[in-house]
Amino acid sequence: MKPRKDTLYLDLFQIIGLKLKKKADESIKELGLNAQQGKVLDYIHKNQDKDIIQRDLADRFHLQGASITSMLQGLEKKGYIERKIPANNERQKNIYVLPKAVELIDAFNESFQKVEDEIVQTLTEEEKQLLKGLLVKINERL
Amino acid sequence: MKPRKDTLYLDLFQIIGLKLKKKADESIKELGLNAQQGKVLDYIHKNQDKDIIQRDLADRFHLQGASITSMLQGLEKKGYIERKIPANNERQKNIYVLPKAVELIDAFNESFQKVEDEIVQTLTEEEKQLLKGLLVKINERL
DNA sequence: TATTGACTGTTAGAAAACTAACTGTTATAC
DNA sequence: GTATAACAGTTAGTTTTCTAACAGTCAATA
Repeated sequence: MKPRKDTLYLDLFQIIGLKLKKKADESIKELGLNAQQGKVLDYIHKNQDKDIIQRDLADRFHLQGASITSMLQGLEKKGYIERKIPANNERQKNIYVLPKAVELIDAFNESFQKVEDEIVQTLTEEEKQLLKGLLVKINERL
Repeated sequence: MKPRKDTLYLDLFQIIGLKLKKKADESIKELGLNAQQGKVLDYIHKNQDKDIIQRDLADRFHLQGASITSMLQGLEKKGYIERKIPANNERQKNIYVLPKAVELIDAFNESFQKVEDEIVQTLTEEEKQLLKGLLVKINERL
């Protein structure tokens, strides 16, 4: 019997990630956006005072610049954000959430929190801390 | 200070999943397919004797039926698989890998194994076992 | 200071997933 | 035994991501 080449961790991470994405999308679907858009709006809102530019979003969410452009164009068209070229650097665009988005952010977060709870619902406090440590360590090295 | 609503586990799973997907895609790109296609070919190959149908693939990989149709049409056109309607049920299609795919499967698996190793490279044997247990438990409940 | 290179964002076109509506087959229920 | 429901797969059209090529701006240097 030759050494079995399996990819248990890779498969588990892929499947769990996919299930979570679907749950998160489902949970805020009625608000007319998907989970990624919700996360981005929340992030912009939380960092409103830090002059966020598109590059920052691409880094934080591990998306290509072009994907951010397209997503923000959509959010701008729907009236959730505005983009302004700052005076000191005409290459960049600062992003600001508009009131229409602020209204929704609490609802987003509540929905995301429910999904978060589902992940760890069956774990003890000790297991949660262990998992957190392991995930952070893995994420740092990838 | 109001209770902080964060989604640490959700965010970590999303980001790790995304990073792994990119690494896996990158690692088999030169073979002309993406990681999902590689995983599917491997799965069909491993279950060659079990009369796999498209429905099984949709369940295993958490994809919609339509997505499987489209992926398999592509793999069939490229000569990696063939699909045959079984005598006992004309609704279904059994999937078989062709020699052209079998040649590649070992190379796929080696690449995936490298990504797998990256995930757990910094963990002790004890931590690996712990992580495995936690991931399996979480996956079962989602 | 003029050129070159790096940075930020956009466009165009492709890939991979989705949903909804559909065809045809098999199973169930009256 | 026929009508209905459930199932397997396909098609059409949309969304979200990607890559590659590009425009404009800023920084470095020679």
